[in-house]
Amino acid sequence: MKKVLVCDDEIKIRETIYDYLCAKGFCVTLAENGEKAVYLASKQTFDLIILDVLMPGIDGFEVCRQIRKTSQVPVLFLTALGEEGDYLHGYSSGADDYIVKPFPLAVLVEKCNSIINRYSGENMQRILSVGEIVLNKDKFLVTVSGEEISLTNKMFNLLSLLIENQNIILSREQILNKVWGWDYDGDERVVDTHIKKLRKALGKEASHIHTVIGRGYVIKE
Amino acid sequence: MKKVLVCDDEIKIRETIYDYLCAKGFCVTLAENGEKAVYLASKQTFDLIILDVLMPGIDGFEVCRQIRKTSQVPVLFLTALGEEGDYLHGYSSGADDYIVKPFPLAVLVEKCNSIINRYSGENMQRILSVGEIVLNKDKFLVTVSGEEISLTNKMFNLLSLLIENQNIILSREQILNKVWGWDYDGDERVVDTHIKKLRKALGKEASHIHTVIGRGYVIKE
DNA sequence: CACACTTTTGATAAACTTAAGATAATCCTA
DNA sequence: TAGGATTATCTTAAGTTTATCAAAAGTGTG
Repeated sequence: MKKVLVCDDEIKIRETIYDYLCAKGFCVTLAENGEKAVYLASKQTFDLIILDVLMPGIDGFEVCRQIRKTSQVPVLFLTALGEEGDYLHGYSSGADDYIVKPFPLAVLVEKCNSIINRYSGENMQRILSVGEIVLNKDKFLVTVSGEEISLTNKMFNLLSLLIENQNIILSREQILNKVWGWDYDGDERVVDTHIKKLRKALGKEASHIHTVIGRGYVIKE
Repeated sequence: MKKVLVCDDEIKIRETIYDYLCAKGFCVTLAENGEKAVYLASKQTFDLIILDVLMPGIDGFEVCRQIRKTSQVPVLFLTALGEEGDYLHGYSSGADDYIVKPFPLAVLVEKCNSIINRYSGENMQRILSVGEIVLNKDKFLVTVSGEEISLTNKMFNLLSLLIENQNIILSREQILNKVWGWDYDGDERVVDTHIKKLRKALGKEASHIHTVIGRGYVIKE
């Protein structure tokens, strides 16, 4: 259950977002002004903070700056049309995003999910897993249903990459860049071959690896 | 190489801008009046359009309005002191900007670059929606009323294009250019077929896609 | 209302992608 | 550097997606 802090001065927006995000399975905390948001963010840890940019008192950007002194939590700004410009003038860290009001709630949810996934997947877990597959990056070890399997280097790196980006479709190009290096200039089809071998090695758990025609590969839970 | 269309009735200004922008690596096209600008904008795609506000015949704002019927290209207005007021009265989309004459050419280039950067590629919204349709460009995922639907590549790109240009009528030619690439030389009717499949895939939400006889297709909220 | 024109539809053919197997090249280590 | 393991390339076959075509349905105009 992901914890989200929502800060907006308008009660109607606050409550709408509250209801909708709760319904979608988030654990939501509300703040009606910037000070409260900064306070709450200092006391608890959230997976995501949603800030209205335009608020009386300290505005969203300032709240973000305050929070950033103690945390790298991703921030989603709610902006009015035309304010994106300011956003782009560098208040943001790479983790942040914005959404222009008015927005459909479904888009808000989609954004929350993708931001949270993006920046929780990246936190350098050393032991990763999907289904019955467990991958230990320190020991260079992979087990399937508890049974150790042996993978070659490339296969191991490929599997790591897929699992680190689970649910995200990776193109052959992206895979080539990360696993083979940017300077690789051979046939793109190497990836296919390695996927094939990986599938074979994973046995029944291979079903987690999906090929998406025209786009690449994904691994899913 | 970024393509810029410059429209100003004064030959001196036109040529000065032409020389300078060319020297700075832009690909510049000139128009000496509003009609020509509208015509050119309808025939080619530009990364940026620079319009003098005050021109004999149709003025810059009107040119912008015309162009906006078929494109979301960012517009930079050249205004005289005092005209900004009009600009601020809402002729602009979020993409636009203005610059007050006289201006140093270096400032013009700065503006051009920042506008083009801001509105190209990476800063585009990655999650789009129309009605109950939500499209996630990162995950290549489309949901209709929360239900995930599966689209082929072409269908996905077509839907993206439509939604990115919502409320703008796209001709088959424009669609072909963006989705199939400028070098596609097959039957124009492919578009129809793909629209058909898209409609089928979208179910009830297909009603957002309108066909405009003799013109093309639009998606509307 | 009829005509000319545009779009939709469904069927079918063509083009493209991927999987798999086999083989060649490369890398690594003893 | 020989030998085994790993990695890359190639070919073919199967499966999807995309393009084309022609008939049917729809639209707008005089």
